[in-house]
Amino acid sequence: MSKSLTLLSPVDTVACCSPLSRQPLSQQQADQVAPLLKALADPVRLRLMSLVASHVGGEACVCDLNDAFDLSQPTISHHLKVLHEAGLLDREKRGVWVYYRARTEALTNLGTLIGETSA
Amino acid sequence: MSKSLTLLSPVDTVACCSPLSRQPLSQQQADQVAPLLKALADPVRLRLMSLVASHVGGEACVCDLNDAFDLSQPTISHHLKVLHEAGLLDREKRGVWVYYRARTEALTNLGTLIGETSA
DNA sequence: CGATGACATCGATAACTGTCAATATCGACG
DNA sequence: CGTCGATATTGACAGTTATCGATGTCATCG
Repeated sequence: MSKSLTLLSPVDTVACCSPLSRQPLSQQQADQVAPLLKALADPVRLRLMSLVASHVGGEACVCDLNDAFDLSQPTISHHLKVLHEAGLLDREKRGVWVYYRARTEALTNLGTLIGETSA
Repeated sequence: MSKSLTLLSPVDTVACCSPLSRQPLSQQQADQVAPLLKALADPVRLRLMSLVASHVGGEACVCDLNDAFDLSQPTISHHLKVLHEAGLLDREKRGVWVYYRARTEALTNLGTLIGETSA
């Protein structure tokens, strides 16, 4: 049984917070949102996220992602795992290859939480 | 009312990136954006940012911020410094008190970069 | 001037993070 | 079955970070 992370991931709880500038975030809310930002707060992971999210079909193969960086394969695998465990990337194994898919609604929610100022 | 930090801060360069999901972020872009996210990627700093941004007048006194946390004064001062150096908070000393003001346009740009999916 | 109070800086420490080489896992294929 | 190629995991190491107590700075007030 592949552990597909059906547990509560941080990403599930972000949608319920009003924007930063609207009212003070509670400690609980902050504790939920911070891991998501932490997962994104790395140049390599930002590029990985962007590569996957902007890729045709909304998904990308690890084999392609590895080539985009001057880093070792385990390092890329580690960063993908971080993004996956934060709930920002979905993981699917097809044959020998593994495909990651961006959870765009997670990005949308995060963007709204951070950037929205009026509603 | 001297403007501290008129130097280039990371926040100045975020507006020029198209959203994550639009096209792959370049390494340079990622290197510019990541520090901003890193500054926000901490529960205490998220709450600080939210407290200041949502405060009446758009600014808040350190004396008020300290009381909102169960942390030492140097620790809060440290987190405020991180947010300030990232370009997310402006700092102004008035008499004995120091006021921090949120750079809402920075938050808006960040939010757009992360969350925008269509344009 | 000396005291007080608000905030910043310093120095230390424990915990966390990014990276790699080595190794494991696991499908596909002959 | 045995090999190969694609990813993941492990273990180790260097660099970073969150936190605190102690101390410094600086404006205000008596």
